Amino acid sequence: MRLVTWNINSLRLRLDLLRRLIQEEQPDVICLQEIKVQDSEFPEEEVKGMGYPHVLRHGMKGYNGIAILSRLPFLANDPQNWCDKSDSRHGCVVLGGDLDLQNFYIPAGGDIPDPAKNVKFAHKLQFLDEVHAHFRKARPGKKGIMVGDLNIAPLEHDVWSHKQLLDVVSHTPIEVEKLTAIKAAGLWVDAVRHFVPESEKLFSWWSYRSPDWTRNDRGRRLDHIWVTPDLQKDLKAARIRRDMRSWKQPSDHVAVVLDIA
DNA sequence: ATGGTGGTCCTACCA
Repeated sequence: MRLVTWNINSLRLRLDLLRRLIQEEQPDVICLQEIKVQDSEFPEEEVKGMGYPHVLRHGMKGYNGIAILSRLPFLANDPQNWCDKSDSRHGCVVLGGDLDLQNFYIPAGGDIPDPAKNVKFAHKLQFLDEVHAHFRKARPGKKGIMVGDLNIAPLEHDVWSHKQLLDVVSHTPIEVEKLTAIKAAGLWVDAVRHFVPESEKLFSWWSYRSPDWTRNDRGRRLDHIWVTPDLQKDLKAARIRRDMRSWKQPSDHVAVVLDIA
């Protein structure tokens, strides 16, 4: 099975880029974040025409939103609220009767890394606490894959400069600790780092606010694929489609691809 | 220390 996760930053604006990604990768399952389209406006026919008859979408107007496109049938779980908001940041389906697939768009958290001064950062930290509690309750022993734009670059070489980003939201110790605790509690395996040593720089996002993203390569690895430990033996390959950042009118995130038996 | 770009939707807000 080939699985792709991608923060597409507007599904309707980048339908052609999605089509191109599908042509090149032929994924079985595609998890999207920031689709920025409410369900009534979702391009259902276009997506099904790309070869994905099974679609889960949780959208809202203008912001956020996730979708799961699949060649394989799935059972969709009901959407749930996080932090008492229905802001379309999560979806979960069951593949093949026993494999949970979780698709998250974790809050970015604003600019100031202090929950007392910045409600967006407080929201991000609370969201992480709720994900932790959720998995603690719902997960024991279950087979699963967790993907998404987690908006955190946990490792030193998941950012272009560990030292310079310690006070920058996405790489601050408090959020990295919370994400690491979620990962440890579920014994999750980072499927991409399974294939790429931690000493190697690896990014999935580059800011739009740079005239040339290739010049200094100031990226961060915000997009992740984790699997439960029983699936580790089935991991075949994983890679980040860095080249997509050079596509015309790109998303600021690129796709992460996993092959798993 | 600052401002840089791009998305939605029409006035800011979010990334």
